[in-house]
Amino acid sequence: MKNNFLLEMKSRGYLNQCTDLDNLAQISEKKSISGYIGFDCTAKSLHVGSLLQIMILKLMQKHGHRPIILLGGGTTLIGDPSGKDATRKILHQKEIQKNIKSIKKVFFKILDFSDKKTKPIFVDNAKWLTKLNYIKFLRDIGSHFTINKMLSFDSVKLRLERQQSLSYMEFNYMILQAFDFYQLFKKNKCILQIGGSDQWGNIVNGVELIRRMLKKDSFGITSPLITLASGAKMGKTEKGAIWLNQKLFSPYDYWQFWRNTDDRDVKRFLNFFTEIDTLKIDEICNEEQNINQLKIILANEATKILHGVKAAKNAEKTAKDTFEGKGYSLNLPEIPVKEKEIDQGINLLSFLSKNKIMSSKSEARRAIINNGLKINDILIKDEKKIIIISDFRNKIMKISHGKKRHYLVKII
RNA sequence: GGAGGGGUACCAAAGCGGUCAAAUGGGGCGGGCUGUAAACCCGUUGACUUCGGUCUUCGAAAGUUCGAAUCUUUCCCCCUCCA
Repeated sequence: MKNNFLLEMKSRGYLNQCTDLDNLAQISEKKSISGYIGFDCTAKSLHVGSLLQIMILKLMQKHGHRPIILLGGGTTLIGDPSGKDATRKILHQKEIQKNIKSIKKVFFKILDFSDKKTKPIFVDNAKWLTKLNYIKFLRDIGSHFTINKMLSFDSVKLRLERQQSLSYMEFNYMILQAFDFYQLFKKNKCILQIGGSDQWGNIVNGVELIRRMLKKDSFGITSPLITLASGAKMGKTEKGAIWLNQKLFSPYDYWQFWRNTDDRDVKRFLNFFTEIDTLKIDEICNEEQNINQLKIILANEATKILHGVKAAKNAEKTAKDTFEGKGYSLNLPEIPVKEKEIDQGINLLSFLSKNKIMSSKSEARRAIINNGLKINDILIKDEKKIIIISDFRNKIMKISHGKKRHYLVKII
């Protein structure tokens, strides 16, 4: 196989399985192809768990192919049972549409929209799925699926084996996803679907549906499921999630996330989440003995892709100032206060909870009891502390929660 | 539709009349060690508090009781087996 796109997929570790690698290599070598990935729209933002998929889209562009981003307004209404223990909450269409709008922003940042040939296309399967006629769909599409086979797919099998309920609604998910691929194949000449390894079954169904309905070849690729060295899944849930949208997760926090990568994951992540040439990665990993230096490179490069060079540089500087120097970095999150308020004295506990530094006064109290709160690098022991004007130097006061979270309170 | 089992905090899971804001584990947060890593150790993990307590919480509602996560009734949801 000599195909730049697929070779790089492989060397970066993006490639897990492919339905027909040789044929796909031949076709994608000769011409520009379109490939799609579907994203779940249950939240306002995607998180790092989806980042690998986005990197694959980016890689497609690099090699002259066109990514199609399916934001599944239709399928999100149903909920993919793959890899899920329980039915997820059902969202309303309005909410999903709002999520889609928010999620799109990330793609505009990461992917390249300037080249006509590889400009990404957004599609929303709500457009066709919500209009389906049930009987017609059953006859045209449903007849191509056997229950026998559907029951054998992991997404279904695991749920049944674990004796967890699987609704008929969710059971239909794979058919809908197959239909999506079929639609995109017909309307957008999309011959490739990419997904996480848990999507294999769904993807194969699509490929088969296309073959049966149109007698045409299409392809599927899965990427490996990334687990951290610690064994945890990447991305996590709710509170610990590393969101890609800036509003939910700041560039500095994002940079920090990469900076704090487990030693054992660094090299893999350089390949996964940066655009540094793979050979170059081998080289720098061999040369650089200080793993922390590699983590900084990782943080810089990964942040650059999402938030841009400037934000990455700023984050690096902020980190340097806060962790290595004693000085106050100007890039820390700022909290404005009025001079008048300080003259009256501000209760520290209320201040902390009001400004979301802590989620409640109790939590703030606990942090103080546990020696976790500092003002201007001096440990606070008194939970009843009142903030006064002498706590400020040049109208600035630094509040630190633990070693890693710092805020600048500024008099305005 | 019938029979049985169950719904407890972020998650898993104990408790089955008072000593329960609820064991234990995971996760989170903080501290120690260190390298802003891992592993390990310690603390903490409902809210408010004048630090005495007060208020809300064990699927929902009503009730029994001096007192309920624990008992009763109704309702909702989930699971297993049978039809």
